[in-house]
Formats: sequence, C-alpha cells, structure tokens
Amino acid sequence: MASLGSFFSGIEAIHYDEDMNPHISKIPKQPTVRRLPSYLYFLRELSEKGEQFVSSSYIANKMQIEPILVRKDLESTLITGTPGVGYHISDLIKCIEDFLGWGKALNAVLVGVDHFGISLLGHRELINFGLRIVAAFDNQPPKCRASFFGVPIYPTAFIAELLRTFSVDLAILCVPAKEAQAVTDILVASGIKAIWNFTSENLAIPDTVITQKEDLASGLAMLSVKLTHIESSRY
Amino acid sequence: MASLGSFFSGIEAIHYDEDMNPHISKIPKQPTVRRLPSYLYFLRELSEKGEQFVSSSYIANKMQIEPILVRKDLESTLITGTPGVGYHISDLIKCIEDFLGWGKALNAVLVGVDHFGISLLGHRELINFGLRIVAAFDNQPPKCRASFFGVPIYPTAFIAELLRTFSVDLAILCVPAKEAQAVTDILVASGIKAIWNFTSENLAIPDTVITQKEDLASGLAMLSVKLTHIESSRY
DNA sequence: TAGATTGTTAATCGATTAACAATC
DNA sequence: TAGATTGTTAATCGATTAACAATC
Repeated sequence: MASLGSFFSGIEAIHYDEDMNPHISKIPKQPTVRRLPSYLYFLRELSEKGEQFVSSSYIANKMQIEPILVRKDLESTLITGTPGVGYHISDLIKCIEDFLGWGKALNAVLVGVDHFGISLLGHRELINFGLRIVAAFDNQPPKCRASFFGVPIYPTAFIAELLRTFSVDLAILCVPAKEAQAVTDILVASGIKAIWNFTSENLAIPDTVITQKEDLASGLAMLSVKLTHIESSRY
Repeated sequence: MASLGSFFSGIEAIHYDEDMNPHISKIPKQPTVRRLPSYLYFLRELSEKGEQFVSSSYIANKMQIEPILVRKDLESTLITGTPGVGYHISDLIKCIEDFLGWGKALNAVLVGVDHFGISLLGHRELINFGLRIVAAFDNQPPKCRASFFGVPIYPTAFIAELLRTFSVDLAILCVPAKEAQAVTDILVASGIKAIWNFTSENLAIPDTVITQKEDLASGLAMLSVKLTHIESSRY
C-alpha cells in the first residue's frame, strides 16, 4: 500500500526543471504545512495594517512557538529573509500561497447539507484560501430553497452526472457516518481526486484518491485530557 | 512561560496514591490522545455488532496505521490484552473513556451562534464524548427562536452573569476572528477554565487557562499540498 | 561600527517502527 | 502442542531546538 504519508517525510527530493537542471526542493513536512495557514492569517492582518517587514520572533511570539521553528517553516516556502531586518511581508504572503497551491482555486462539491455543511458553504475564509464550492448535494434537499450562499443544492443522486460534466478536484464529505462509505464509493466511481472527510468514518478508498480526515473529537480529547491533568496536578 | 505542552511529553511521571505509594503513570502523548476517539468510534461500532474481542492488527487495518502503534496507544490507557486473543472490547471502551476523562460530562457554553455554532449544538457525537452544552450566546440572538436543539440562546452581555451562577468548564468560541479576543477577555475575567477556539485568531490568554485551537485551514492546506504533489509527480 | 536577525549545521527530543520473547 | 497476539526492549525516523557564523 503506497501511502501518501511518504510525501511528507521532510527529505529532500531532486526535481528537474525544463532544461533538466536538477534542483533540490524540500518536500513539505506535515507539521509545517499545518502551521502555514496560521502564519498567513496573521501576515494578511499585518499587511492590512500597512506593515512592510516582520521578524521570525515577532511571528513566533504571536503563535506561541519558537522563532527558529518559524524560520524553518518559512524556509520550506523558499522565501529568503534579510538578516537584521526580517521578511518582506507581501513577498512572504505570496511565497506561502504559492507553496500551498492557493491562488488558483480548487473546485469542490459538498455532500451533506446540514448546519455544518451550510457553515462551510458560507465560510469566507475558505474562499480566501483557494476553495470554491461549486455545488452541494443532499439526500433531502431543503424544499424551501435551492441554494445557500449562492451554492446550488441538488439531490445526491445527481453526483455522478455533475462530476462528469464539471471539473471538480475535491469532495467535502459532511454526511452522517453511516452513509459516508456509500457516498464515497459513488464519488470514487465518478473519478473524484480528493475527499475532505468530516465524518467519523475511516473510509476505505483506493490509493489513487487523496483523503484528509478531520476529527472534532480529537480536539475535544486533547482538551479533556489537559483539564484532567490540571485538576489532578492541583494537590 | 510555563506551557501546557510540557504535559504531553510522553515522559513517565511519578504520582502518589492516597497511601503515598508511588506508582508510575504515563503522561499521555499528544498523537496518542488524538487517535483515541477514532478507536472509540470503531470499538463502539464493533460492540454494537456483538463482537467480544478485537486484535491490534484488526484496529490498525481499519485506521490504516501499524498494529504496534495501536498497541502502544492502548497501553497508555492501562488496558491489558490477552496474547493470542486480543483486547476485550467493552473493557477497552471503558479504559479509553476513563483515560479521556469522559463519562462524567464537561459543561460547556458556546459563544457565536452562526451555522457552525448551531451545528455543534446539535452534534450528537460530542454528547457521546462527554460534552454538554448548557447555554449559547450571541451578539444578536435570533429573534424567531430562543433555543436550538434545546440549548437556550442569550445575548453575549449575559456571559459573566451566567458563568457566575453555573459551573461551566469550557467555552466554545465560534465568533468572527475580529471579536475573538474581546470575548475571550470576558470569559477569562469570568473565570473560565478552558477555551475551545474555532476562530482563526491566536488568542492572548493567561497560562492558567487551557486552550485548544482548531483550524480548518490547516486540513485544507494538507489537502492542497497533497494534490499539488500528486499532480507534479505525474510527468 | 553596533545591533538585529537570518540561515546553517549539529544536537536533542519525541514518536513510530522493528524484533522477538512471553503467554494465552 | 501450534498458532496467534500481546507487551517489552531496542532501533530508527522525524521534528524541534540550540548555537553561532554570516550579513544586512
């Protein structure tokens, strides 16, 4: 089973450009990729305030991590800073966006239009981060309205047809856990490239399809354990 | 800055029981804690199907991780399995729940009743995982209804008063990023113990208050980078 | 020049995996 | 007994941190 995990080893890989000159590029590390959007939020805010330059320690302070970690993360995006000065903010924003492949939008469909699904449809920050939801599907589309936030809602049965017609990179899965595998099978059969899985189900899926699983409960577990440890360390 | 991170070092700590007999307990590792809820989902499913025992490799196969990692994770919960047989499912469920401090409910309030907030109010799985949302707050409580899924909605101005009156462990923060710090200040001043932060803001908060930050964009970043790497490795 | 901050190289720390003896 | 699977101990791998020379 060739796992995608192997893409995230932090090992250097040799690529060749058009003239076949080899150049080394860092294959991104998972934790680094996960931190980059936070940097981006903050940098955009600084940029709006009219700031020009920022140092790794300034970012680190805001994020509550070590400055050297910020420098290592930013290094992955191929930005170079200026000793004694810091990083040029708008260059940095550009580098992070390019690195994450944002800028050119990802087309997505969403399956499962409950409150959570609707909240994603209206999530402006996702749009800022290169995600465009072009259609949504539900077993029982709401009778009273055909769209939310401008995204049209269709019955689930239309998934295959729509994916055949439009170029869609990504499906966002928000259905109940019990329905998740069945919907996934349809999506995979329709040639979807990636699935962003918000259900609690561990999907069985071919290696050729990318998945990203989100699990609310894992955050709650962290909180719960932190609370327990604090409590029990107070005696 | 004494960081809570230090509670998650995987180093053994010596605790003392009532008779002051020292016993070693594993301080939980972050990745382990984050995986436990997934195990729990799966184990409850198996349990419903009437299964009695499960092996680490069976779980590992479902989760797409290595069996030894499952055994290591389960070891943290103090369960012991039976060589040649596996783990007793209902014992295992009990051990994980105890370890995560679930069972006795966490009382929470939610601030910011948009679609996302409403989806949390109705999220049955969170209730299964020991979270009880007792009240919600919003700057503009919906005029047409006083509650969602049985949880009453109050104006934000009432936060301090409610926290003074009821025992609340946790605040769930779903307000827009620009309002996040102001609401946090109120919560902290009202003596909240922990904040589950769904905003994109890195909150400034005293060391005594626990935080857990969730960031949708970090998952999207992972997906986006995976997609980019697949694309660019196809030539 | 002096102060600030990057970027490099090495060290440490933490998490996962491997190997295998113990045991049902 | 033979087969299966745990749990222990050691090895590897990956991520973060430290130290400091280079540079604006």
